Amino acid sequence: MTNPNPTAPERYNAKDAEPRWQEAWAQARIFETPNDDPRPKYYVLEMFPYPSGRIHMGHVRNYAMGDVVARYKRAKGFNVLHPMGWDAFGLPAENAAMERKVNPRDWTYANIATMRGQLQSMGLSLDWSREIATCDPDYYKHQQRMFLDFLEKGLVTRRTAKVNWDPVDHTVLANEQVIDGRGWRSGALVESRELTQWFFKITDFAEDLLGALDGLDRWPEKVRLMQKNWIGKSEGLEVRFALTRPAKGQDAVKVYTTRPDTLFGAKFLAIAADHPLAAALAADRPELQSFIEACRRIGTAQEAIDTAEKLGFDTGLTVRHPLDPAWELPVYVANFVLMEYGTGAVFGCPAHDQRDLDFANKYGLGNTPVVCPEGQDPAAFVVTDTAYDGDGRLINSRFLDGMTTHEAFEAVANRLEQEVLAGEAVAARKVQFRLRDWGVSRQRYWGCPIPIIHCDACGPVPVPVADLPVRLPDEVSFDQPGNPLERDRAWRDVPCPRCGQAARRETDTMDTFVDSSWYFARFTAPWLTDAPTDRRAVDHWLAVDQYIGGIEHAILHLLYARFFTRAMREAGWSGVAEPFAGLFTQGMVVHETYKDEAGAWVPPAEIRFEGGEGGRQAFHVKTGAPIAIGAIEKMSKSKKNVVDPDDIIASYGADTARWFMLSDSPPERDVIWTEEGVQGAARFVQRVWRLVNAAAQATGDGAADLSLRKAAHRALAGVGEDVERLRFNRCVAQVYTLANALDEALRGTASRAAATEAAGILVQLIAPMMPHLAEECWQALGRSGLVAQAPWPEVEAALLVEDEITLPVQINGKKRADVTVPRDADAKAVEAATLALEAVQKVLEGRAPRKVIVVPGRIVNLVV
RNA sequence: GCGGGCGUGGCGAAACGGUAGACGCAGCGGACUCAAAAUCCGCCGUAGCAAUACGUGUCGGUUCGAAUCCGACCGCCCGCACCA
Repeated sequence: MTNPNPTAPERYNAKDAEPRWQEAWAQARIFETPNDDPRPKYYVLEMFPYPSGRIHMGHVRNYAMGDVVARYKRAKGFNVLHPMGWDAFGLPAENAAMERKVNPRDWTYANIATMRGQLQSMGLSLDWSREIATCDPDYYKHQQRMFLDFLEKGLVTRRTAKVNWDPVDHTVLANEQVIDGRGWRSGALVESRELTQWFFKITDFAEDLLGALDGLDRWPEKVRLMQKNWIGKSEGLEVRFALTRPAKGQDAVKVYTTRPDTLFGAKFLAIAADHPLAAALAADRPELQSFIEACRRIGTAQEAIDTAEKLGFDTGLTVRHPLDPAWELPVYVANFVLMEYGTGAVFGCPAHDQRDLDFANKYGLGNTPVVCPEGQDPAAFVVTDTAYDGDGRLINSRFLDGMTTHEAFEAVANRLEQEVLAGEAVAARKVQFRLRDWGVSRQRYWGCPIPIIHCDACGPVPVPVADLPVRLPDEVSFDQPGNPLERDRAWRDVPCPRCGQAARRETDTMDTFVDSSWYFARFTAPWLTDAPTDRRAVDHWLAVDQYIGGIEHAILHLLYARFFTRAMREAGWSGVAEPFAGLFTQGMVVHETYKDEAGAWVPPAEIRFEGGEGGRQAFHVKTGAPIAIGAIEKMSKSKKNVVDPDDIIASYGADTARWFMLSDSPPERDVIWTEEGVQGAARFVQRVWRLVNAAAQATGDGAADLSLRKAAHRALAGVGEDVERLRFNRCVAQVYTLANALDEALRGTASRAAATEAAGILVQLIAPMMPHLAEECWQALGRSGLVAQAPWPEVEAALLVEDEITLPVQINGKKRADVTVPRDADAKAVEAATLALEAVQKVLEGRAPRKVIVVPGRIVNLVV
C-alpha cells in the first residue's frame, strides 16, 4: 500500500514518538493533581512496587490497567489522583548488603532510580510530584508518630510470642524463610524461641473488619470470602470443668466449644502442650516434660500436621462433667490442641469430631453418639471410624433427647450460665475469632525503627514526638550475623527520656506491612512535614476509588490496611474506615518454560522456533541444540522464563507492550506472554497509524458514512462501558472492530468528514491504552492540544439504534430463518412477518403453530 | 479435610436464559515482489459434494428456548488447614 498521506511518515516510530510525548506531558504538568479542584475526585491506585532492581512484566500489566482507568476518568471530567511510590524497606536490601558489601540505603535508592526511569518509559499518567519512599525519614517519622498514638489509644501491646530462631545467623525468620524446619540461608535447624514483641491489636476490630466486608460491594467476592475465613468468627461456650482434686493450685479447667449440644458425648478432656497446667504438671514429671517437647518439635513442620498421629499423655487427673457431678472424665495433654485458640483446652466428643474420634480410638476411650442425623434410626446409629459433625436430633442425652442441635445448644448454654462453681458461672457464651493480633516486631535493620526506649527503671518509654524521627544509622556493618542495630552502641545507648538514666533503644524495626498500610493516605498530602495526614485532603480523597494489584495480597496487606485505616481514625488522622472502595485483583503474566538437553532452564531470548501448528520445535540460537518446551508458568528468575520490559519497550515501544498486556485474556486471569502476541500488537500500532493518515486524506462521496458513523459510536459506547467494568480485553476487541469498519469504509466511499470523525473516535478510544500513538495520531488528524486532555466524546444515541432489525426465527428452539422488521414493530406485526416467511411456511405445511413466542428485539420462536 | 472458582475451536477468548465461537493469535490458499519482509484479498468447530446433521467436560432436570439456571459425577486451579 502506498502512503496515502504524503506529509506523514510511512511508519510510526515509537522510539522517536514516545519520549517526545512523555516530555510534552511533563512540560504541561497535566498529570499533577491539585487537591482543591472543584471537579469530582477519582483516586486510582496500583499497589506500589518493592524496588527490587528492575520492573517485570507483572508491573507492566498492573500499571497499564491502572493507567487506562486514570486516563479514561480524566477524559470523563474527573480530578484524578494517580500517584506512585516505593515500598522500600525489606529484607532483600540487607541480603544485598551482606552479599555485595553495599549499603542497603544506597542499594535501595539506586534501584528506585532505575525503576522510576523504567516506569516513566511506559508513559504512565502518574503524578510524580507526590512520589514517596517508605524508607525516607520524612515518611517513616509519621509512622513512628502513629505508632505512639496507637500505643496511647491502647491499640499497641507488648508481650512474648514464639518466633522462629536461626541459631547460626542469630536472627528471627519469617515462616516462609523456614524450609523443612531449617533456615533458608544457614540451613540450621530452626528453634522456637519466646521473644518480647510489639503487637497491633487488630483483634479489637475483628467484629468490625468482618461486618464491614458486606459493604465492600466493589471487591471481588473471592477476596471478601478469604478475609471472612481468615477472621474466622465462631460462636460458642466457655465451660469450666471442675477438677476432682485440685492440682497445682487449679480447681477447674476452662474449655471452649462451639458444640455444647454434644456435651453428653464427652469422653475426655484435652489440654494443649503449652497449657499452663501442663507446664506445671511437667515440673515434677520428666516423662510429661519430654512429651511436651516432642509436641513442640512436630509443631514446626507444617506438612507433618496433616499426617501426624494424634498423641496424648494421660495426666491421671480427672474432671467432673458439668451436667452430672458424678460423671468423671480423664484429662490428657494432647498434641492436636492449640494453645493459641480458645482456652487451649477442649472436651473430647469422639462421635462428633474426627480428631476426637481418632484420639479416642487410639486410646480406647470409646464413643457415644448423641446427635442422630435426620431420617436415621437412633437405635441403629453407631460411629466407628468417621465422626458425624452435621445437624440432627439429640439422643443418649437425658434432658436434651429429641431436641435439634440448635435447641440443645441453647438449652445447655442457658442452664450452665445459671450454675455456679466456686463463685463463678460454670459457662459463658463467647465469640471467638481465628484472627490473631498482628506482631509487628522484626529483628532487622532495614525497617522503620520502633520509637521506644527501654529503661531499667521506667520500662519501655515512648520517644517524645519532638525527637522523631528515630533515624536509622547510615553506617552499618553486616559482617556479623544478627541485627546490626543491636551492636551499634552509639545509636542504641541513649538516656531515658523520662528519668535520664542510661537506657537503650528498641532495636526491633516494624514489619514492612506497616509501611504499606497507610501509604495511600500519605499520597493525599505527601508534602506535609509535621503530620502524617492533612484531614481535609485525606477525607477528600479516601477511599481509593479503584485499587489494583495481585491476588497474593488478598489477606495480609488488604486486611492490615483496613485495620490501620480504622486505627488512624481513632487517632484522629483520618475520618474514614475503609481505605479501598473498589478493588481489582489482576492475574499473573505467564510464559512457556524451556530446558536444554542437560535439563538446565534456558531463557526465551536464547531460543528460535521452527515449524508451526503441531510441529513447533525449539532450538538454541547459538548451539542449535534442541530445546524442550515445558509448562507455561509464572515468570520467574529461577525458571528463566522472563521477558524484560526494557527489551520489549526498546524494540517495540511502550504502547505495544501495554496493548498486548491488555488484550486477549480477561484481566483477572493469567495472560500468556508470547512473541506472536507482541508482534500482533505491534502490527496493530502500524495499522492504526496507516488508517488515521488514510482517513485524513479520504475522498469518498459519503455513501458509506452512515454505517461508519454507527460503527464508531457503537465502539465508543462499548469501550466506555467496558473500561468502567475493567474489561480491557473487550475494549481491545471493540477497537479492532472499529478499525475493521474504518478500513472497509475507506476502501469504499467514506467522506473525509465521516472518516476523520471515526478516526478521531478511534484515537480517543486507544488513548488510555496506547497514549503515545494516540497523541501522534491526534496531531496527524490536525486536532489541537493533547489527546490526553481532550474530553471523552459524547455518544450520539441515535446512531446506536437501527431502523430495521433482523431477528432470528427458531422453530422448536432451532434457528431456521431470519425475519427483518421495523425497529418499533409490535409483537403482532413480528408474528405476521414471521409466518409469512417462505421457510416458515414450508415447515408449517399449512398448519398453525401451537405457540408463538416473540421477544421484542431479540428472537421469535415457533412451537409446532 | 473445609471453603471457593473454572471446564467453549489448534491457542487466548466472546456470548442480559434468546443466531455459540465476536475480536485476536496460529494455520491454509491467493495477490503484489526477482525474492523476502511488510501489506492486501479469501478460507478457517466436526462430518458431508450438498441439503443438512452434530457440537460449550459427562449424565439427568427446569424452560418455548440452556455454555448460561438446578442436581449428580469427572477433571483442573486457588485459598485455609488439628481453629474445638
